[in-house]
Amino acid sequence: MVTMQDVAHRAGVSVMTVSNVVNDQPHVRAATRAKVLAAIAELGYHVNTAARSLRQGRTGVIVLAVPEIDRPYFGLLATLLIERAAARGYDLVVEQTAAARDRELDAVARSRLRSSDGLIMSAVQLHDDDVGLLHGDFPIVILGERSFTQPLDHVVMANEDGGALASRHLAERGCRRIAMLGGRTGAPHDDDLTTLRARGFLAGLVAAGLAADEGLVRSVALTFEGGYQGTIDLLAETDDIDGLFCATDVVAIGAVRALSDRGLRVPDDVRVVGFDDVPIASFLTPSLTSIAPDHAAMADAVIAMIVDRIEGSRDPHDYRTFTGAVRLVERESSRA
Amino acid sequence: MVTMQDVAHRAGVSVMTVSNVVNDQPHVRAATRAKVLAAIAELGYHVNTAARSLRQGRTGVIVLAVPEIDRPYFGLLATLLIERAAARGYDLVVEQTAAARDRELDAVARSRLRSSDGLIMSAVQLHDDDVGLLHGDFPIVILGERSFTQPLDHVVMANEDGGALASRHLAERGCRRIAMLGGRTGAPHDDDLTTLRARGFLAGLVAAGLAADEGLVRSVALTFEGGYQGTIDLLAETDDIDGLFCATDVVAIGAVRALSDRGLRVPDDVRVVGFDDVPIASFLTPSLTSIAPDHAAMADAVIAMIVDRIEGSRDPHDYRTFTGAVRLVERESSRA
DNA sequence: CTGAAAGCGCTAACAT
DNA sequence: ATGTTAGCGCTTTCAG
Repeated sequence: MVTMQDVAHRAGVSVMTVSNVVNDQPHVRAATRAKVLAAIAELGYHVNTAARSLRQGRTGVIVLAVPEIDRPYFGLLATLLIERAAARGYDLVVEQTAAARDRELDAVARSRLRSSDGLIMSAVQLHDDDVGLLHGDFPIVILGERSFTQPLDHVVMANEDGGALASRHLAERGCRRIAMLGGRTGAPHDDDLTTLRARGFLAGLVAAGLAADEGLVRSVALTFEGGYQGTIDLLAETDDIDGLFCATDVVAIGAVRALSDRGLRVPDDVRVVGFDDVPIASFLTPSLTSIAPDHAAMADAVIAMIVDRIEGSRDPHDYRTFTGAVRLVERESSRA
Repeated sequence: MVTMQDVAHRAGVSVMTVSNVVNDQPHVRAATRAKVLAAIAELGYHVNTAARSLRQGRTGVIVLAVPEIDRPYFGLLATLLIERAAARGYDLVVEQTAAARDRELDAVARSRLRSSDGLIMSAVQLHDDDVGLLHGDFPIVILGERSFTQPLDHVVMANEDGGALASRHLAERGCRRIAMLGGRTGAPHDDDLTTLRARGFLAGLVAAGLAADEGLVRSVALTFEGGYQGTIDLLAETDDIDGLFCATDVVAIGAVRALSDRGLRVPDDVRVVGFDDVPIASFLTPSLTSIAPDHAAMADAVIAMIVDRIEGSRDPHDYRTFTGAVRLVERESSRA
């Protein structure tokens, strides 16, 4: 391994001068800098980041903990965050929690995460009580829906608005029996994504003058399979559905497939609206109407929050929540 | 910050004992261990991984450099690799290279990557000449197709076999004018994925007794848009295509959409085969016939190669290539 | 503008 | 079974 010492010897200067060159410090003569850079190139030197981190007490790394990156939404999210983190001089490391509560806790406690400067946590299973663990001096931003009574930096999207947009849109397109897949009712004090989107969905129905039938809101796994099986089950019980709101695009894709397998045409027999507006939505047949969150604004907010926190440019007791706007993008799956 | 010193004081032992407890070393009495663990919990101690890395000369981190994780194939890949790396005691860090050659080179040279124990590189733009940079003592495994004359650890899939499976399958289903999207011809010495799949595709046509028309092999961006536009362009020139092989499922999804926009039915008018067998394939309408690589076996091979290399359990001059098998999964897009 | 010294927190090697 | 010492490679601090 080549060290700064080696470079210093080769260039005939001290280690400090090498360090100054490596870190672009101003007070180095051009000639000296050139000598050092030549020595670095000749020896193939690379700074040892472990040593640098140990000395500086910072790593330049932010961890993003998500349930699985193998989901269109998280892939998109990670892409945006990596780009923005890089712009602020940080590397982003992706950690998978598999949506398990202990893995999420682990993510907070794990040494490697502690060996980063901050944590962006897409927490789907953490409880309010767990959040105590998130406290202390370590910079953490929660991304996504949970009801936390504790003060926290938090970035969410307008889930209720999105749900309401979906049901009102379907009602406007003439639907009268509208179901929701991937929604949860009966947990008034829990504010996870499925509850919030369901709440907005029901409110939208009422606003459109339709009955808010909680029996038509079904909780399913937010996967292709969940959407597929949920639709099959729903159709087995009620055969007169003419509108379907799915809590995520992935669920919607499974649902559309199930509708087609049951001989129902989209949008002619059943109109469908998804949520997330993942890139594939416009290439499906039929293309998928979806609630589009402002991913870019949310990514900006997340990075700004965590970096400002890391760099100490924010009041330690000032916690913020940013809510990303949503809009409805109409495509064929709900068109007249 | 809490250090081992602090824990040692609190527990009334030496730092070495704390270190031994933290690292699960055997020679610690149960009572001592309990005292130490209690002190750790009380103080909220976490090992400083920078210090550990500096001391040990290893980081426990493997970097996976991919063009973009926001693509189904790479998402799937990352998920599998993360799991297997963890099983061998390594964390996997995902780095995006945006499929740019300088970014890929950068990925090799960058200090943070040098601050990992090894690099898994899904290299789409590196040239043979660049590979010199990959050499030296640093453990690197190349994942995916490039023609390298230099000795390297390399994991690929049977791309030519896959291409041949696709064209023979389409021929068996009665297609006579079969095109390929996302293939490249005329670069006999380049062995990237698009060239290999095209080569196999043409060979399969010949094997099936059909003419191998290179004019029907089109190079397109391996994206939804690439597949869409490529199909539109193709149909503008030739209107009698009855079979279409796409170099990736993503391209196929764009292509199916374009066919539908041009009033052609899949599979009735045009049969379509993709490549990668991404999870969404079976939920599309029509579901997508695809060449399915043995992702799991490839992930196993990659991790085994890199970890064995890192841990020095392989001859430094013994470089290997692993080729993952492929099979055809027939679904509606090509069914009779 | 450049250099010398100290020490970040941890663990390998060697005591005891 | 536990303790002592040294030093990993770097940068902060202070001198020149």
